[in-house]
Amino acid sequence: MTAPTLADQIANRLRHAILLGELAPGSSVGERDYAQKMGVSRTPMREAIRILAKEGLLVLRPSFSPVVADPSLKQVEDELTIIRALEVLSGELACAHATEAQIGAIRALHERMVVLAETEEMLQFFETDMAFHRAIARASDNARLDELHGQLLARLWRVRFLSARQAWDRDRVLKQHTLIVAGLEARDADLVRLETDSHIQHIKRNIQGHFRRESL
Amino acid sequence: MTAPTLADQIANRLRHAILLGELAPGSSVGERDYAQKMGVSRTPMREAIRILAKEGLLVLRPSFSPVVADPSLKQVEDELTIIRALEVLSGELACAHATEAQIGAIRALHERMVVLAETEEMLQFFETDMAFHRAIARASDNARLDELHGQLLARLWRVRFLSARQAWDRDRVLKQHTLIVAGLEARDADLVRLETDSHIQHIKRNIQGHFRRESL
DNA sequence: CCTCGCCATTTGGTATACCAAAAACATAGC
DNA sequence: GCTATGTTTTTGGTATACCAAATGGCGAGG
Repeated sequence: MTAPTLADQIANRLRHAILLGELAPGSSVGERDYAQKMGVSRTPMREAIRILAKEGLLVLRPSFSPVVADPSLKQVEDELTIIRALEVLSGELACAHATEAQIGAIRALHERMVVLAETEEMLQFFETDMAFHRAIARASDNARLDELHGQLLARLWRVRFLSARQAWDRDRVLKQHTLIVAGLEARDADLVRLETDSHIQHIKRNIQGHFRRESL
Repeated sequence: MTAPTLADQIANRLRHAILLGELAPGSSVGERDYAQKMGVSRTPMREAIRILAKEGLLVLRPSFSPVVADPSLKQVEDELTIIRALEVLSGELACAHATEAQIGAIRALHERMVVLAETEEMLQFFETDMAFHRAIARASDNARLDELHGQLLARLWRVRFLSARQAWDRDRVLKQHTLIVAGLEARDADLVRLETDSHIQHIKRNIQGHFRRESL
């Protein structure tokens, strides 16, 4: 039973489809439909749906088929507010508890981003960005914080990806990441806190701009 | 389908049993056993187990029956660290966004605690304490924050209940709550942040003491 | 007496059949 | 032509049967 359960596999496939936009927000995901569509029975599909619902990618409504979540700007802002608090906390804790190896890994991810920024590998750049922040959370030596942070990031994956398409933003991201890495290496909690906070604030503004643009 | 599903009902019953200590940490909760024990089939029981697992009250292990969680001191501390960050954030946001009615409700809960402190209604005192903190989170005008905070509190319900049995602690709790209420009414984010932080730190020390006492 | 391996039992995972409620549609009455 | 109502269909919820894997006991062999 070490193999991932069918429900997990399906959840993963569905998650990918949702994040990549193959399943548009608002699409309904009926148990029967998708169970057949993916060649499994309703039981694991049902479980997969519950998993994604808990993650916030699907919303369940009584008497209706589950629907791909379509978060409002306020919801995204609220979530980012929480992420900001958790990342600031992660940074502080990482300054105190991170091993040198962990900080090295963070720096490595940062340097990978610098390289990727030159190319047109948008997706890889973005995923490395996510990995960078995940690595900081992991270095907090607080497993639950890491887990929670991952959940929140996952939920915002798509909207962040869409809003991060502006290439002009990359320089700012890299500059801020540089400062965060420097802060971690110097174990300077104040610097990390400050830069992390500002970093997320900028992301929030970016997303606000994305929503504004989208609602034309 | 407005009625709560069987799975939810069972999850609630199990949750109660766990929090009240009727199901000792470490007890195994087999699907078949408990499905029969509670007079339902495996399907809703299975779902209930997943729900409680997501909440952290049960832990799932491949090839084994689920088991009632038995968090280590470090895990509890880690969780409290997160709760502290979220409650501080809640307090700040509440200062900015809470309606007068919400602050009134918070004060009312506080005053109810003052009354209950005189009696021996330990459980009610404790539940009002939880409600007090939940109310602040609700006043943050950030639904997701409220939800997350509730989840984290729920997970620590039992250990906090056990560690809060010391009556000598009530005065300190009430005093700190008084300051927090004052801070909210004055919309003084700094005061709220400070007192909330200190409040949770004290709770953490209490729990540390509880663990020390327990491990005799 | 100890150890290694096999088998039975128990576990969770999956498929499927059935049910009740609610939504959608069509039809009849106004 | 519109509304109200009854029927049909689709939905999720539940029960149950079956499967494969892992555990733990039991027995044979050392």
